[in-house]
Amino acid sequence: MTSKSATLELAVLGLLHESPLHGYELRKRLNLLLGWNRLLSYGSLYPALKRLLRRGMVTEATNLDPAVTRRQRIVYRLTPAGEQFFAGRITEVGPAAWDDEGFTTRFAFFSRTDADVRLRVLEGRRSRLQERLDRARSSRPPTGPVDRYVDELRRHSIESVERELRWLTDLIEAEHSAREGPSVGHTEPSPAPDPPPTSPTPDPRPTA
Amino acid sequence: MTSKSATLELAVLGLLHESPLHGYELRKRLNLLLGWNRLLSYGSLYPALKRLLRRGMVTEATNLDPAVTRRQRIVYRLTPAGEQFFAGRITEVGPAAWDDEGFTTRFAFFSRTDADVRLRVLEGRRSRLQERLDRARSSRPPTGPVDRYVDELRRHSIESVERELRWLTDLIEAEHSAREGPSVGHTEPSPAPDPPPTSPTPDPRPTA
DNA sequence: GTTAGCATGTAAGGAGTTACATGATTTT
DNA sequence: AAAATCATGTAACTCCTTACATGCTAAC
Repeated sequence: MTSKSATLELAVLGLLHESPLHGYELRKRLNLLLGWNRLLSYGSLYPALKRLLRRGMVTEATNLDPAVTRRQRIVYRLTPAGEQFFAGRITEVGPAAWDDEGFTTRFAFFSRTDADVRLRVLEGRRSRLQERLDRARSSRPPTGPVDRYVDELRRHSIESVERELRWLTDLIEAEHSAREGPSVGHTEPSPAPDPPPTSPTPDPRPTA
Repeated sequence: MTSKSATLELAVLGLLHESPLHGYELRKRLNLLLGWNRLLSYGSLYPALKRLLRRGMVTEATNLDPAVTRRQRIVYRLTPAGEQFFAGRITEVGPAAWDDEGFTTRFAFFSRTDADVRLRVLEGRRSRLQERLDRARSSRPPTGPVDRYVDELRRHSIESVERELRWLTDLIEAEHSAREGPSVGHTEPSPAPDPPPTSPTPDPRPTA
């Protein structure tokens, strides 16, 4: 259930949602869209496509459009089943949506996600990062003298997380105001006392 | 060779270099030291320890020190072979040393690395990130209107890379000056102090 | 023509995660 | 006593990466 690497498949379906594509092109777009550390290899993309095919999420069709190119390719197209599956997954709120890759993928397709799901994903991600920050901050090595480089690493990674937290907070705020005040000028006096500095942060509930 | 996941083993050896440890403790320290996205699971740590044991890099010893705790644990200790192996790996400069995990691990043990190796690792990492940045910058989706969220994601990840690039550049500069001027005043007249425009790849020039 | 890039795969091998199992010790 | 946390594993499953293999087409 919720295998972690459904991420790749989810991203593939998401891209195919916009238009049918062939593997080679798909790979390029995935590498851009998700800024994964390493480039996606064919050795993982093609098998993934085959898996999706077997499950009826996509259909294969050899290119029959010499008007555009004479080059032969296998074009993948999203099926209704695939569309439905995608919609379900993208809507799911849970751990899979908050880890690095999962979150990025969800975020990339936010335009097709309901506002409340967006908010829960953003908040879930935020609390996940907050935990990471708290853990990092509380790391005081009992061993005497601190290593210069270890310390530098620590500092930098703490700052990185803090930066991402600010980003998320801004996004969440933007989502809130977009929801309440698309027609600015009369809205209620903002009952939002929210962002408490450090918190265990209430998590939206895990996967169903 | 140079299997990519030698990273975990390398980190384990590095920690054991400081003092013998048992698995449970090792896991905690690894989770702090390397800020990996996910917490390291026992399911990968213990097998890794067994592998190292089989290869003679470490020795196992049941705790015999009731003075400290009555709790039974299996303490791992670095062998000379392990020490040698570690020294070799940490010195290796190459792709494995500049991807996300590999770099972090190398960096964490920089105190025990020669200055010139440090420099090459830092520079290798920098050019790797520069490539990533260039790729990200040149991503102009041919499809008409840009998606708001995709765009936001792109912006944020570009800025993240730029930030890390600046960090690396500062570190490299610091390494240079530490090398030339710890005892300022007498050695060679310091030929050409030109840190900025010197790199394998186009220079990190954030915020074009 | 020859090179470079497009395009699609497969096989071997290694690794990590989750979930499952168990039991001691310390704290409440 | 119960609960929490320390402590060590194993098994199934899935997946990814690397390296290998092939062939077409566009450009030089």
